[in-house]
Amino acid sequence: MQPSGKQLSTTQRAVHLLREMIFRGDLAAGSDHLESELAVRLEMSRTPIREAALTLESQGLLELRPRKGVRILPVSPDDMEEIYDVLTELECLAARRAAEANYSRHDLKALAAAIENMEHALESKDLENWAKSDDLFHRELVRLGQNSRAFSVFEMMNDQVRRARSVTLFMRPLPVQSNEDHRQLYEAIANGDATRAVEIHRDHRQNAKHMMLDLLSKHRLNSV
Amino acid sequence: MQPSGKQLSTTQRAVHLLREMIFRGDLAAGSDHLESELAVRLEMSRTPIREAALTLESQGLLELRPRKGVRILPVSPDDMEEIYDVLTELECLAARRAAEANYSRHDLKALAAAIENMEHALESKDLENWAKSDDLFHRELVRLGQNSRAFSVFEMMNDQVRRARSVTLFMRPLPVQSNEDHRQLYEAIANGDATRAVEIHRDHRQNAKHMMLDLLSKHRLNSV
DNA sequence: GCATTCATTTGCGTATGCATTAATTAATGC
DNA sequence: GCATTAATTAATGCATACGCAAATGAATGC
Repeated sequence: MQPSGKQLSTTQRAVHLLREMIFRGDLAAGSDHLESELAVRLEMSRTPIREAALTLESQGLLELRPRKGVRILPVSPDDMEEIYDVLTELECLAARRAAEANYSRHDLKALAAAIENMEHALESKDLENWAKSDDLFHRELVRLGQNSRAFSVFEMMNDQVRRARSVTLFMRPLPVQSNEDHRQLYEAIANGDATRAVEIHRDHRQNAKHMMLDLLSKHRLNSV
Repeated sequence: MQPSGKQLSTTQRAVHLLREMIFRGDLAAGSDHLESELAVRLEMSRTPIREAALTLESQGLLELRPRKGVRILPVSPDDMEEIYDVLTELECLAARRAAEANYSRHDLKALAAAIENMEHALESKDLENWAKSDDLFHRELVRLGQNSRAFSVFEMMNDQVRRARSVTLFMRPLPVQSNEDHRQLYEAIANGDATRAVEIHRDHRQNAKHMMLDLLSKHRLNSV
């Protein structure tokens, strides 16, 4: 993700590895794992495992429970609603600030590129790639908002819904409206229309939330 | 803060102690401290210090820099602006949700009590107590928003401005408008008027931000 | 006198060890 | 046969140990 010519510490590797194991469902939501067991699995001592677990705990991905090991936190529909609500606010803040920032089209080219990719992916019905570009679009939007704290909270929350989104990706209708929304948001930002940018994006996000909650409820997924 | 009949672990104590030392300026903003030095000071081994530092790092209060020790993060005016912007969004979300929640006056009594305390404190020009009640009001507001994630991010950000607020408390004019705003917000919430609640509170928060930034700039405080 | 290289120190990252205490199982009494 | 309590196990929380790499200072060459 980052260029990183630097070589990571064992603890940092543990953080990365654990994250991946969580996202790919290798460590299932709701499952418990002893520190020592994870240490064996990742071929390192308990110390970096513990430090990594502490970090991931403060990011809301897992929980350290004395004598029970680390518990991978399941995300319930209620959790999902909380997360989407926070994401909505932070992204709307970013949209407003981005619109106010008088960015040139050149500054916005990463945003535009993400939109293009989404459109291509949609044409070829390549949902995986669509999702990846969608993610990139949102991340780029928040980056343009120029608020590093909002950005890092955004990333935390985004991580927590990643699993849910990948599970529901193939249950939902083709995201044509989504692409349309993004294009409109892009225009609003490019035109410096902050009010409209927020308006569009808030709707967009709330729709995404309801879509997700409907899917979860329809498919009886009460935790992912 | 919490009732806590439970007895804390050494690591938890370290977190508490370090927080307090930071807030009371005992560990100055921008200063560096070796892990071993802090271990001696708090009369524990490096391990709990390290774990606590990791936790506080992920909460944005300090930074672990290899060979340089832990650095207490100074908060610049730009940081302050970021933080206030995030707080504004999260509190406004809470205000909206609280207004939509159809709370009874009884449910809102903690909020009302905080307002009363602020008014009494203001009459007797007891700024310390006013600040404490103000803090309580905001915390209670966010709690009423019923979003645990928003709440915990709120607390993190709130921690980071605490020092700045205590420094500027005696530089600012008497917060009469502030009290008025709070009362209006209370009424909007009690009446279930979400739109108005957000409107009032957004203004309130943006005013607070500008007040703070003006004070910092006027007094040449470019980090606290 | 300045720079460059080598030696020394020192703080951190990680591993390991140990005591505490929760959980589990065995044992005893009724 | 059930419940209550004692004994055992085992995982954590914390302390300690150690090697490495960065920073500091000494020494040598120019």
